[in-house]
Amino acid sequence: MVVQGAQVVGRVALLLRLVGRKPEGMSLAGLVRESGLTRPTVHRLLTSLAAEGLLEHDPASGKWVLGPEIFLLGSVAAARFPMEDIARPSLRRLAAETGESAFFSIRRGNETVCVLREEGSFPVRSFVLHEGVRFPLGVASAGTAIMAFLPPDEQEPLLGDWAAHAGDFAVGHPVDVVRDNLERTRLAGYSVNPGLILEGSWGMGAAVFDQQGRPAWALSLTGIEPRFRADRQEFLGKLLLEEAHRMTARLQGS
Amino acid sequence: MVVQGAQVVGRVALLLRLVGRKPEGMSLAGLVRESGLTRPTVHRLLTSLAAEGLLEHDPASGKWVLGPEIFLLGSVAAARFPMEDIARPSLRRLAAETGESAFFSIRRGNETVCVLREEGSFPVRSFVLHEGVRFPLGVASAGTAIMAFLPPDEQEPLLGDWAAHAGDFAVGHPVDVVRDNLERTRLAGYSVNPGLILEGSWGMGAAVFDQQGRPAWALSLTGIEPRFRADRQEFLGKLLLEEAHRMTARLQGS
DNA sequence: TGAAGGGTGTCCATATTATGGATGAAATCT
DNA sequence: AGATTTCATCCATAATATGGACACCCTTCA
Repeated sequence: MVVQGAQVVGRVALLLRLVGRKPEGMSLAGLVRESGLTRPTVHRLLTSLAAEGLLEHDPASGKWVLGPEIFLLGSVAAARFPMEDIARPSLRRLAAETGESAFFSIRRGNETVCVLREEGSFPVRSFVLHEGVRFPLGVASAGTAIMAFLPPDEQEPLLGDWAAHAGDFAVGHPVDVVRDNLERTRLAGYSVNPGLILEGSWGMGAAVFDQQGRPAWALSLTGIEPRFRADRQEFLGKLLLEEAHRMTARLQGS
Repeated sequence: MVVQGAQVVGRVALLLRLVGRKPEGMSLAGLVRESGLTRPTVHRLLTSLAAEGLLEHDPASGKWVLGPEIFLLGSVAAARFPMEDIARPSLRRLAAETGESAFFSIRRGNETVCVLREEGSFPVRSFVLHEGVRFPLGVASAGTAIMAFLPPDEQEPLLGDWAAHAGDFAVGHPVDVVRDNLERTRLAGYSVNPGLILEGSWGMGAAVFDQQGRPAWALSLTGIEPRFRADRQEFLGKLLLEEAHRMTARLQGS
Protein backbone atom coordinates (compact mmCIF):
# COMPACT_ATOMS: atom_id res chain seq x y z
CA MET A 1 0.00 0.00 0.00
CA VAL A 2 1.33 3.42 -0.96
CA VAL A 3 -0.36 5.52 1.69
CA GLN A 4 0.09 4.35 5.26
CA GLY A 5 -2.83 3.89 7.61
CA ALA A 6 -5.24 3.96 4.75
CA GLN A 7 -6.88 0.59 4.85
CA VAL A 8 -10.19 1.64 6.32
CA VAL A 9 -10.33 4.81 4.26
CA GLY A 10 -9.87 2.77 1.12
CA ARG A 11 -12.55 0.33 2.15
CA VAL A 12 -14.96 3.07 3.09
CA ALA A 13 -14.42 4.79 -0.24
CA LEU A 14 -14.91 1.48 -2.05
CA LEU A 15 -18.21 0.84 -0.31
CA LEU A 16 -19.44 4.36 -0.98
CA ARG A 17 -18.61 3.97 -4.66
CA LEU A 18 -20.36 0.61 -4.84
CA VAL A 19 -23.46 1.96 -3.15
CA GLY A 20 -23.35 5.03 -5.39
CA ARG A 21 -23.45 2.90 -8.52
CA LYS A 22 -27.02 1.87 -7.77
CA PRO A 23 -29.33 4.77 -6.94
CA GLU A 24 -31.90 2.25 -5.71
CA GLY A 25 -29.43 0.87 -3.18
CA MET A 26 -27.52 -2.33 -2.57
CA SER A 27 -27.95 -5.19 -0.14
CA LEU A 28 -25.33 -6.25 2.36
CA ALA A 29 -24.78 -9.49 0.48
CA GLY A 30 -24.33 -7.64 -2.78
CA LEU A 31 -21.76 -5.34 -1.27
CA VAL A 32 -19.92 -8.28 0.29
CA ARG A 33 -19.79 -9.96 -3.10
CA GLU A 34 -18.65 -6.92 -5.04
CA SER A 35 -16.21 -5.55 -2.50
CA GLY A 36 -14.46 -8.82 -1.76
CA LEU A 37 -14.50 -8.00 1.96
CA THR A 38 -15.89 -10.28 4.64
CA ARG A 39 -19.43 -9.85 5.78
CA PRO A 40 -18.73 -8.73 9.35
CA THR A 41 -16.38 -6.07 8.07
CA VAL A 42 -18.81 -4.76 5.49
CA HIS A 43 -21.62 -4.82 7.99
CA ARG A 44 -19.62 -2.93 10.59
CA LEU A 45 -18.46 -0.29 8.13
CA LEU A 46 -21.95 0.17 6.72
CA THR A 47 -23.39 0.60 10.20
CA SER A 48 -20.73 3.15 11.07
CA LEU A 49 -21.25 5.03 7.83
CA ALA A 50 -24.98 5.08 8.43
CA ALA A 51 -24.43 6.40 11.97
CA GLU A 52 -22.56 9.32 10.39
CA GLY A 53 -25.31 9.91 7.84
CA LEU A 54 -23.06 9.06 4.92
CA LEU A 55 -25.30 6.09 4.17
CA GLU A 56 -28.83 5.16 5.03
CA HIS A 57 -30.34 1.76 5.63
CA ASP A 58 -33.81 1.48 4.19
CA PRO A 59 -35.48 -0.83 6.71
CA ALA A 60 -38.20 -1.77 4.23
CA SER A 61 -36.03 -3.03 1.40
CA GLY A 62 -32.96 -3.75 3.49
CA LYS A 63 -30.93 -1.88 0.91
CA TRP A 64 -28.17 0.58 1.70
CA VAL A 65 -28.32 3.92 -0.09
CA LEU A 66 -26.29 7.12 -0.06
CA GLY A 67 -27.23 9.25 2.91
CA PRO A 68 -27.98 12.89 3.57
CA GLU A 69 -24.41 13.83 4.47
CA ILE A 70 -23.23 12.76 1.05
CA PHE A 71 -25.92 14.92 -0.45
CA LEU A 72 -24.89 17.88 1.69
CA LEU A 73 -21.19 17.48 1.01
CA GLY A 74 -22.01 17.01 -2.65
CA SER A 75 -23.90 20.29 -2.78
CA VAL A 76 -20.83 22.07 -1.46
CA ALA A 77 -18.48 20.22 -3.79
CA ALA A 78 -20.71 20.98 -6.77
CA ALA A 79 -19.61 24.61 -6.59
CA ARG A 80 -16.14 23.50 -7.69
CA PHE A 81 -17.52 21.27 -10.45
CA PRO A 82 -20.10 23.35 -12.29
CA MET A 83 -20.77 20.63 -14.82
CA GLU A 84 -24.52 20.57 -14.65
CA ASP A 85 -24.86 24.16 -15.85
CA ILE A 86 -22.52 23.65 -18.76
CA ALA A 87 -23.51 20.16 -19.85
CA ARG A 88 -27.28 20.22 -19.50
CA PRO A 89 -28.01 22.44 -22.52
CA SER A 90 -25.87 20.23 -24.75
CA LEU A 91 -27.63 17.11 -23.48
CA ARG A 92 -31.02 18.63 -24.14
CA ARG A 93 -30.11 19.55 -27.68
CA LEU A 94 -28.62 16.11 -28.37
CA ALA A 95 -31.68 14.32 -27.02
CA ALA A 96 -34.04 16.61 -28.89
CA GLU A 97 -32.31 16.39 -32.24
CA THR A 98 -31.61 12.65 -32.18
CA GLY A 99 -34.43 11.18 -30.12
CA GLU A 100 -31.86 9.00 -28.32
CA SER A 101 -30.91 9.32 -24.64
CA ALA A 102 -27.92 11.57 -24.04
CA PHE A 103 -25.38 11.26 -21.23
CA PHE A 104 -22.58 13.21 -19.68
CA SER A 105 -19.75 11.25 -18.07
CA ILE A 106 -16.69 12.30 -16.12
CA ARG A 107 -13.31 10.68 -16.10
CA ARG A 108 -12.33 9.69 -12.60
CA GLY A 109 -8.99 7.90 -12.39
CA ASN A 110 -9.16 4.92 -14.74
CA GLU A 111 -12.92 4.92 -14.88
CA THR A 112 -15.70 7.01 -16.31
CA VAL A 113 -18.70 7.87 -14.15
CA CYS A 114 -22.02 8.83 -15.64
CA VAL A 115 -23.34 11.99 -13.96
CA LEU A 116 -26.12 13.37 -16.11
CA ARG A 117 -28.80 11.81 -18.28
CA GLU A 118 -31.34 13.30 -20.63
CA GLU A 119 -33.98 10.91 -21.89
CA GLY A 120 -34.70 10.86 -25.61
CA SER A 121 -38.11 10.56 -27.18
CA PHE A 122 -37.51 7.25 -28.95
CA PRO A 123 -39.75 4.69 -27.25
CA VAL A 124 -37.15 1.93 -26.87
CA ARG A 125 -34.48 2.89 -24.38
CA SER A 126 -31.51 1.13 -22.86
CA PHE A 127 -30.90 1.33 -19.14
CA VAL A 128 -27.37 0.01 -19.17
CA LEU A 129 -26.19 3.54 -18.52
CA HIS A 130 -27.54 5.78 -15.79
CA GLU A 131 -26.29 8.25 -13.18
CA GLY A 132 -23.63 6.69 -10.98
CA VAL A 133 -22.66 3.89 -13.34
CA ARG A 134 -18.92 3.37 -13.72
CA PHE A 135 -16.98 1.74 -16.52
CA PRO A 136 -13.27 1.15 -16.94
CA LEU A 137 -11.67 3.49 -19.51
CA GLY A 138 -11.94 1.92 -22.95
CA VAL A 139 -15.32 0.35 -22.20
CA ALA A 140 -18.55 2.01 -23.40
CA SER A 141 -18.58 4.89 -25.86
CA ALA A 142 -17.76 7.61 -23.31
CA GLY A 143 -14.78 5.76 -21.90
CA THR A 144 -13.55 4.95 -25.41
CA ALA A 145 -13.81 8.56 -26.54
CA ILE A 146 -11.84 9.71 -23.53
CA MET A 147 -9.19 6.99 -23.62
CA ALA A 148 -8.56 7.46 -27.34
CA PHE A 149 -7.30 10.97 -26.72
CA LEU A 150 -5.15 10.25 -23.69
CA PRO A 151 -1.38 10.37 -24.23
CA PRO A 152 -0.05 6.95 -25.23
CA ASP A 153 1.91 6.53 -22.00
CA GLU A 154 -1.37 6.63 -20.10
CA GLN A 155 -3.10 4.21 -22.44
CA GLU A 156 -0.39 1.58 -22.59
CA PRO A 157 -0.39 0.53 -18.92
CA LEU A 158 -4.14 -0.11 -19.16
CA LEU A 159 -3.93 -2.01 -22.43
CA GLY A 160 -0.84 -3.85 -21.23
CA ASP A 161 -2.66 -5.36 -18.28
CA TRP A 162 -6.08 -5.23 -19.89
CA ALA A 163 -7.58 -8.14 -17.98
CA ALA A 164 -6.82 -6.50 -14.64
CA HIS A 165 -8.07 -3.12 -15.78
CA ALA A 166 -11.25 -4.22 -17.54
CA GLY A 167 -12.25 -6.83 -14.97
CA ASP A 168 -15.55 -8.45 -15.84
CA PHE A 169 -15.70 -6.51 -19.09
CA ALA A 170 -12.55 -8.16 -20.41
CA VAL A 171 -14.51 -11.13 -21.80
CA GLY A 172 -16.75 -9.00 -24.00
CA HIS A 173 -13.96 -6.56 -24.84
CA PRO A 174 -10.87 -8.39 -26.13
CA VAL A 175 -7.87 -6.09 -26.03
CA ASP A 176 -7.32 -6.11 -29.81
CA VAL A 177 -10.93 -5.11 -30.42
CA VAL A 178 -10.46 -2.23 -27.97
CA ARG A 179 -7.18 -1.16 -29.61
CA ASP A 180 -8.94 -1.16 -32.96
CA ASN A 181 -11.84 0.82 -31.58
CA LEU A 182 -9.53 3.43 -30.07
CA GLU A 183 -7.74 3.83 -33.39
CA ARG A 184 -11.00 4.34 -35.25
CA THR A 185 -12.11 6.82 -32.62
CA ARG A 186 -8.96 8.87 -33.17
CA LEU A 187 -9.63 8.91 -36.91
CA ALA A 188 -13.32 9.81 -36.73
CA GLY A 189 -13.15 12.02 -33.64
CA TYR A 190 -16.05 10.15 -32.06
CA SER A 191 -16.38 6.63 -30.67
CA VAL A 192 -18.86 3.87 -31.48
CA ASN A 193 -19.75 1.05 -29.11
CA PRO A 194 -21.37 -1.64 -31.29
CA GLY A 195 -23.26 -3.41 -28.51
CA LEU A 196 -20.20 -4.76 -26.74
CA ILE A 197 -21.67 -4.40 -23.26
CA LEU A 198 -25.15 -5.63 -24.12
CA GLU A 199 -26.03 -7.02 -27.52
CA GLY A 200 -28.18 -4.63 -29.51
CA SER A 201 -27.45 -1.71 -27.19
CA TRP A 202 -25.26 0.70 -29.10
CA GLY A 203 -23.63 3.95 -28.17
CA MET A 204 -21.57 6.80 -29.56
CA GLY A 205 -19.44 9.30 -27.67
CA ALA A 206 -17.23 12.36 -28.01
CA ALA A 207 -14.65 13.67 -25.58
CA VAL A 208 -14.71 17.09 -23.95
CA PHE A 209 -11.32 18.60 -23.12
CA ASP A 210 -10.21 20.57 -20.06
CA GLN A 211 -8.08 23.69 -19.95
CA GLN A 212 -4.91 21.63 -20.24
CA GLY A 213 -6.30 19.98 -23.35
CA ARG A 214 -6.83 16.65 -21.65
CA PRO A 215 -9.95 14.54 -22.27
CA ALA A 216 -11.71 14.78 -18.94
CA TRP A 217 -15.38 14.36 -19.84
CA ALA A 218 -17.53 12.87 -22.55
CA LEU A 219 -20.92 13.30 -24.16
CA SER A 220 -22.60 10.16 -25.40
CA LEU A 221 -25.77 8.79 -26.95
CA THR A 222 -27.25 5.33 -26.50
CA GLY A 223 -29.96 3.41 -28.28
CA ILE A 224 -30.74 0.27 -30.20
CA GLU A 225 -28.71 -1.05 -33.10
CA PRO A 226 -31.07 -0.05 -35.96
CA ARG A 227 -30.71 3.60 -34.93
CA PHE A 228 -26.92 3.47 -35.21
CA ARG A 229 -26.47 2.12 -38.72
CA ALA A 230 -23.56 3.42 -40.78
CA ASP A 231 -25.52 6.14 -42.59
CA ARG A 232 -26.86 7.65 -39.37
CA GLN A 233 -23.55 7.36 -37.52
CA GLU A 234 -22.15 10.25 -39.50
CA PHE A 235 -25.06 12.46 -38.52
CA LEU A 236 -24.89 11.50 -34.86
CA GLY A 237 -21.10 11.82 -34.79
CA LYS A 238 -21.27 15.29 -36.23
CA LEU A 239 -23.78 16.40 -33.61
CA LEU A 240 -21.71 14.90 -30.79
CA LEU A 241 -18.54 16.59 -31.97
CA GLU A 242 -20.36 19.88 -32.36
CA GLU A 243 -21.64 19.82 -28.79
CA ALA A 244 -18.36 18.51 -27.44
CA HIS A 245 -16.52 21.37 -29.12
CA ARG A 246 -18.99 23.86 -27.75
CA MET A 247 -18.46 22.55 -24.21
CA THR A 248 -14.69 22.44 -24.61
CA ALA A 249 -14.73 26.05 -25.77
CA ARG A 250 -16.83 27.15 -22.84
CA LEU A 251 -14.53 25.36 -20.43
CA GLN A 252 -11.41 26.84 -21.99
CA GLY A 253 -12.94 30.28 -21.67
CA SER A 254 -13.65 30.18 -17.96
CA MET B 1 -18.91 4.45 21.37
CA VAL B 2 -22.18 2.79 20.38
CA VAL B 3 -21.06 1.31 17.09
CA GLN B 4 -18.03 -0.96 17.24
CA GLY B 5 -15.07 -0.53 14.95
CA ALA B 6 -16.20 2.92 14.02
CA GLN B 7 -13.39 5.10 15.16
CA VAL B 8 -11.85 5.82 11.77
CA VAL B 9 -15.20 6.16 10.07
CA GLY B 10 -16.23 8.74 12.62
CA ARG B 11 -13.00 10.64 12.17
CA VAL B 12 -13.23 10.51 8.42
CA ALA B 13 -16.78 11.82 8.50
CA LEU B 14 -15.75 14.56 10.90
CA LEU B 15 -12.95 15.71 8.62
CA LEU B 16 -15.19 15.66 5.56
CA ARG B 17 -17.76 17.76 7.37
CA LEU B 18 -15.12 20.24 8.51
CA VAL B 19 -13.69 20.56 5.02
CA GLY B 20 -17.21 20.88 3.61
CA ARG B 21 -17.95 23.87 5.80
CA LYS B 22 -15.48 25.98 3.88
CA PRO B 23 -15.90 25.81 0.11
CA GLU B 24 -12.52 27.53 -0.26
CA GLY B 25 -10.84 24.77 1.71
CA MET B 26 -9.08 24.33 5.04
CA SER B 27 -5.45 24.00 6.01
CA LEU B 28 -4.03 21.03 7.87
CA ALA B 29 -3.45 23.16 10.95
CA GLY B 30 -7.03 24.40 10.87
CA LEU B 31 -8.39 20.90 10.66
CA VAL B 32 -6.14 19.75 13.50
CA ARG B 33 -7.41 22.60 15.64
CA GLU B 34 -11.08 22.07 14.88
CA SER B 35 -11.09 18.29 14.94
CA GLY B 36 -9.15 17.84 18.14
CA LEU B 37 -7.12 15.07 16.55
CA THR B 38 -3.35 14.95 16.42
CA ARG B 39 -1.54 16.29 13.41
CA PRO B 40 -0.07 13.01 12.11
CA THR B 41 -3.49 11.41 12.28
CA VAL B 42 -5.21 14.22 10.45
CA HIS B 43 -2.46 14.33 7.88
CA ARG B 44 -2.60 10.61 7.28
CA LEU B 45 -6.37 10.56 6.94
CA LEU B 46 -6.38 13.57 4.62
CA THR B 47 -3.75 11.96 2.42
CA SER B 48 -5.73 8.74 2.27
CA LEU B 49 -8.95 10.57 1.50
CA ALA B 50 -7.22 12.51 -1.25
CA ALA B 51 -5.85 9.28 -2.71
CA GLU B 52 -9.46 8.09 -2.99
CA GLY B 53 -10.58 11.34 -4.60
CA LEU B 54 -12.84 12.22 -1.69
CA LEU B 55 -10.65 15.23 -1.00
CA GLU B 56 -8.18 17.24 -3.02
CA HIS B 57 -5.07 19.04 -1.91
CA ASP B 58 -4.55 22.32 -3.68
CA PRO B 59 -0.76 22.51 -3.86
CA ALA B 60 -0.82 26.26 -4.41
CA SER B 61 -2.78 27.29 -1.33
CA GLY B 62 -2.03 24.16 0.68
CA LYS B 63 -5.74 23.95 1.45
CA TRP B 64 -7.77 20.75 1.43
CA VAL B 65 -11.07 20.84 -0.45
CA LEU B 66 -13.83 18.37 -1.25
CA GLY B 67 -12.82 16.14 -4.14
CA PRO B 68 -14.40 14.82 -7.31
CA GLU B 69 -15.66 11.61 -5.73
CA ILE B 70 -17.76 13.59 -3.29
CA PHE B 71 -19.16 15.51 -6.20
CA LEU B 72 -19.95 12.30 -8.09
CA LEU B 73 -21.51 10.57 -5.12
CA GLY B 74 -23.42 13.75 -4.38
CA SER B 75 -24.88 13.82 -7.88
CA VAL B 76 -26.22 10.32 -7.33
CA ALA B 77 -27.52 11.10 -3.85
CA ALA B 78 -29.19 14.25 -5.12
CA ALA B 79 -31.75 12.07 -6.88
CA ARG B 80 -33.08 11.05 -3.47
CA PHE B 81 -33.04 14.62 -2.18
CA PRO B 82 -34.61 16.70 -4.92
CA MET B 83 -34.39 19.87 -2.88
CA GLU B 84 -32.85 22.10 -5.48
CA ASP B 85 -35.79 21.78 -7.87
CA ILE B 86 -38.32 22.48 -5.18
CA ALA B 87 -36.53 25.17 -3.21
CA ARG B 88 -34.92 27.26 -5.94
CA PRO B 89 -38.10 28.93 -7.21
CA SER B 90 -39.05 29.96 -3.65
CA LEU B 91 -35.58 31.36 -3.05
CA ARG B 92 -35.70 33.36 -6.25
CA ARG B 93 -39.05 34.87 -5.38
CA LEU B 94 -37.94 35.70 -1.84
CA ALA B 95 -34.75 37.36 -3.04
CA ALA B 96 -36.57 39.26 -5.77
CA GLU B 97 -39.39 40.53 -3.59
CA THR B 98 -37.28 41.47 -0.57
CA GLY B 99 -33.89 42.38 -2.00
CA GLU B 100 -32.27 40.38 0.80
CA SER B 101 -30.30 37.16 0.33
CA ALA B 102 -32.40 34.01 0.68
CA PHE B 103 -31.24 30.63 1.95
CA PHE B 104 -32.42 27.08 2.15
CA SER B 105 -31.15 24.95 5.03
CA ILE B 106 -31.59 21.31 5.93
CA ARG B 107 -31.85 19.77 9.33
CA ARG B 108 -29.20 17.14 9.83
CA GLY B 109 -29.16 15.61 13.28
CA ASN B 110 -28.87 18.41 15.77
CA GLU B 111 -27.55 20.88 13.23
CA THR B 112 -28.80 22.81 10.27
CA VAL B 113 -26.73 22.89 7.09
CA CYS B 114 -27.12 25.62 4.52
CA VAL B 115 -27.45 24.11 1.05
CA LEU B 116 -28.74 26.81 -1.26
CA ARG B 117 -28.27 30.56 -1.50
CA GLU B 118 -29.85 33.19 -3.69
CA GLU B 119 -28.25 36.60 -3.55
CA GLY B 120 -30.50 39.60 -3.07
CA SER B 121 -30.13 42.91 -4.84
CA PHE B 122 -29.49 44.98 -1.72
CA PRO B 123 -25.88 46.19 -1.96
CA VAL B 124 -24.89 45.36 1.64
CA ARG B 125 -24.77 41.63 2.22
CA SER B 126 -23.75 39.42 5.07
CA PHE B 127 -21.55 36.40 4.45
CA VAL B 128 -22.07 34.73 7.79
CA LEU B 129 -24.25 32.20 6.02
CA HIS B 130 -23.28 30.33 2.87
CA GLU B 131 -23.48 26.86 1.39
CA GLY B 132 -21.99 24.27 3.73
CA VAL B 133 -22.23 26.32 6.91
CA ARG B 134 -23.55 24.44 9.91
CA PHE B 135 -25.20 25.75 13.05
CA PRO B 136 -26.52 23.94 16.10
CA LEU B 137 -30.33 23.80 16.24
CA GLY B 138 -31.62 26.92 17.97
CA VAL B 139 -28.87 29.12 16.56
CA ALA B 140 -29.52 31.34 13.52
CA SER B 141 -32.99 31.94 12.13
CA ALA B 142 -33.24 28.67 10.19
CA GLY B 143 -32.23 26.54 13.16
CA THR B 144 -34.60 28.46 15.42
CA ALA B 145 -37.53 28.04 13.05
CA ILE B 146 -36.90 24.30 12.87
CA MET B 147 -36.27 23.75 16.56
CA ALA B 148 -39.36 25.72 17.59
CA PHE B 149 -41.59 23.16 15.90
CA LEU B 150 -39.87 20.02 17.10
CA PRO B 151 -41.72 17.98 19.72
CA PRO B 152 -40.77 19.13 23.25
CA ASP B 153 -39.03 15.86 24.07
CA GLU B 154 -36.57 16.58 21.29
CA GLN B 155 -36.01 20.17 22.32
CA GLU B 156 -35.50 19.57 26.02
CA PRO B 157 -32.32 17.46 25.83
CA LEU B 158 -30.70 20.20 23.76
CA LEU B 159 -31.84 23.02 26.02
CA GLY B 160 -31.04 20.97 29.11
CA ASP B 161 -27.38 20.66 28.14
CA TRP B 162 -27.28 23.84 26.13
CA ALA B 163 -23.59 24.58 26.63
CA ALA B 164 -22.61 21.21 25.20
CA HIS B 165 -25.04 21.51 22.31
CA ALA B 166 -24.37 25.11 21.31
CA GLY B 167 -20.61 24.98 21.79
CA ASP B 168 -18.96 28.25 20.85
CA PHE B 169 -22.34 29.83 20.23
CA ALA B 170 -23.40 29.39 23.84
CA VAL B 171 -21.78 32.68 24.87
CA GLY B 172 -23.78 34.79 22.41
CA HIS B 173 -26.91 32.68 22.87
CA PRO B 174 -27.82 32.32 26.58
CA VAL B 175 -30.31 29.51 27.03
CA ASP B 176 -33.10 31.74 28.34
CA VAL B 177 -32.78 34.05 25.33
CA VAL B 178 -33.06 30.99 23.09
CA ARG B 179 -36.07 29.66 25.00
CA ASP B 180 -37.73 33.05 24.61
CA ASN B 181 -36.91 33.17 20.93
CA LEU B 182 -38.37 29.70 20.37
CA GLU B 183 -41.56 30.70 22.13
CA ARG B 184 -41.93 33.82 20.01
CA THR B 185 -41.25 31.77 16.90
CA ARG B 186 -44.08 29.40 17.78
CA LEU B 187 -46.42 32.36 18.21
CA ALA B 188 -45.47 34.21 15.03
CA GLY B 189 -44.82 31.16 12.87
CA TYR B 190 -41.47 32.58 11.78
CA SER B 191 -38.20 33.19 13.62
CA VAL B 192 -36.12 36.34 14.02
CA ASN B 193 -32.40 36.34 14.76
CA PRO B 194 -31.61 39.85 16.01
CA GLY B 195 -27.90 39.83 15.25
CA LEU B 196 -26.99 37.20 17.84
CA ILE B 197 -24.28 35.62 15.72
CA LEU B 198 -22.79 38.85 14.39
CA GLU B 199 -23.93 42.25 15.58
CA GLY B 200 -25.99 44.04 12.97
CA SER B 201 -26.47 40.91 10.89
CA TRP B 202 -30.11 39.94 11.22
CA GLY B 203 -32.10 37.04 9.87
CA MET B 204 -35.59 35.62 9.67
CA GLY B 205 -36.66 32.05 8.96
CA ALA B 206 -39.62 29.75 8.45
CA ALA B 207 -39.73 25.97 8.72
CA VAL B 208 -40.72 23.58 5.93
CA PHE B 209 -42.34 20.33 7.02
CA ASP B 210 -41.88 16.80 5.67
CA GLN B 211 -44.55 14.21 4.97
CA GLN B 212 -44.65 13.21 8.61
CA GLY B 213 -45.24 16.83 9.56
CA ARG B 214 -41.79 17.25 11.07
CA PRO B 215 -39.75 20.43 10.53
CA ALA B 216 -36.95 19.18 8.33
CA TRP B 217 -35.92 22.25 6.34
CA ALA B 218 -36.07 26.02 6.55
CA LEU B 219 -36.17 29.06 4.33
CA SER B 220 -34.44 32.15 5.64
CA LEU B 221 -33.47 35.70 4.78
CA THR B 222 -30.45 37.63 6.04
CA GLY B 223 -29.47 41.26 5.92
CA ILE B 224 -28.53 44.25 8.03
CA GLU B 225 -30.50 45.44 11.02
CA PRO B 226 -32.21 48.51 9.43
CA ARG B 227 -33.88 46.20 6.92
CA PHE B 228 -35.41 44.08 9.67
CA ARG B 229 -37.15 46.72 11.78
CA ALA B 230 -40.46 45.80 13.38
CA ASP B 231 -42.66 47.23 10.63
CA ARG B 232 -40.87 45.30 7.88
CA GLN B 233 -40.69 42.07 9.88
CA GLU B 234 -44.35 41.45 9.34
CA PHE B 235 -43.97 41.77 5.60
CA LEU B 236 -40.92 39.51 5.48
CA GLY B 237 -42.49 36.99 7.83
CA LYS B 238 -45.59 36.79 5.70
CA LEU B 239 -43.54 36.13 2.57
CA LEU B 240 -41.43 33.49 4.32
CA LEU B 241 -44.49 31.66 5.63
CA GLU B 242 -46.13 31.82 2.24
CA GLU B 243 -43.16 30.21 0.50
CA ALA B 244 -42.63 27.72 3.31
CA HIS B 245 -46.26 26.63 3.04
CA ARG B 246 -45.93 26.31 -0.69
CA MET B 247 -42.90 24.05 -0.30
CA THR B 248 -44.52 22.02 2.46
CA ALA B 249 -47.54 21.47 0.25
CA ARG B 250 -45.42 20.33 -2.68
CA LEU B 251 -43.51 17.94 -0.46
CA GLN B 252 -46.68 16.51 1.05
CA GLY B 253 -48.04 15.94 -2.41
CA SER B 254 -45.19 13.86 -3.76
C1' DT C 1 22.04 36.81 9.77
C1' DG C 2 20.31 33.86 12.69
C1' DA C 3 16.89 32.64 15.92
C1' DA C 4 12.03 32.11 16.80
C1' DG C 5 7.52 30.83 15.32
C1' DG C 6 4.17 28.50 12.58
C1' DG C 7 3.34 25.47 9.21
C1' DT C 8 3.95 20.78 6.63
C1' DG C 9 5.65 16.01 5.87
C1' DT C 10 7.49 11.46 7.67
C1' DC C 11 9.15 7.61 10.74
C1' DC C 12 8.27 3.74 13.67
C1' DA C 13 7.61 1.28 18.27
C1' DT C 14 3.35 0.71 20.62
C1' DA C 15 -1.19 -0.87 21.91
C1' DT C 16 -5.43 0.36 20.46
C1' DT C 17 -8.42 -0.88 17.05
C1' DA C 18 -10.37 -3.30 13.26
C1' DT C 19 -10.64 -7.91 11.76
C1' DG C 20 -13.14 -12.16 10.34
C1' DG C 21 -14.14 -17.08 11.71
C1' DA C 22 -17.79 -18.91 14.00
C1' DT C 23 -22.44 -19.10 15.67
C1' DG C 24 -27.26 -18.14 15.79
C1' DA C 25 -31.41 -15.73 14.43
C1' DA C 26 -34.56 -14.34 10.83
C1' DA C 27 -36.55 -14.29 6.61
C1' DT C 28 -37.56 -16.56 2.11
C1' DC C 29 -38.03 -20.22 -0.77
C1' DT C 30 -39.34 -25.21 -2.07
C1' DA D 1 -41.21 -28.37 7.56
C1' DG D 2 -36.93 -28.57 5.93
C1' DA D 3 -33.52 -26.10 2.96
C1' DT D 4 -31.37 -21.98 1.60
C1' DT D 5 -30.17 -17.43 1.79
C1' DT D 6 -29.45 -13.24 4.23
C1' DC D 7 -28.59 -10.63 8.29
C1' DA D 8 -26.73 -9.70 12.98
C1' DT D 9 -23.42 -10.28 16.71
C1' DC D 10 -19.51 -12.13 19.60
C1' DC D 11 -14.73 -12.07 20.80
C1' DA D 12 -9.80 -13.84 20.66
C1' DT D 13 -6.35 -12.38 17.55
C1' DA D 14 -3.09 -9.73 15.06
C1' DA D 15 -3.08 -6.44 11.92
C1' DT D 16 -3.71 -1.70 11.80
C1' DA D 17 -3.99 3.09 13.07
C1' DT D 18 -1.86 5.89 16.38
C1' DG D 19 0.88 9.98 17.91
C1' DG D 20 5.36 11.46 20.03
C1' DA D 21 9.45 12.81 18.02
C1' DC D 22 12.21 14.61 14.40
C1' DA D 23 13.33 17.01 9.95
C1' DC D 24 12.25 20.51 6.99
C1' DC D 25 10.63 24.85 4.91
C1' DC D 26 8.98 29.23 5.06
C1' DT D 27 8.35 34.02 6.94
C1' DT D 28 9.15 37.40 10.50
C1' DC D 29 11.76 40.14 13.43
C1' DA D 30 15.67 41.62 16.37
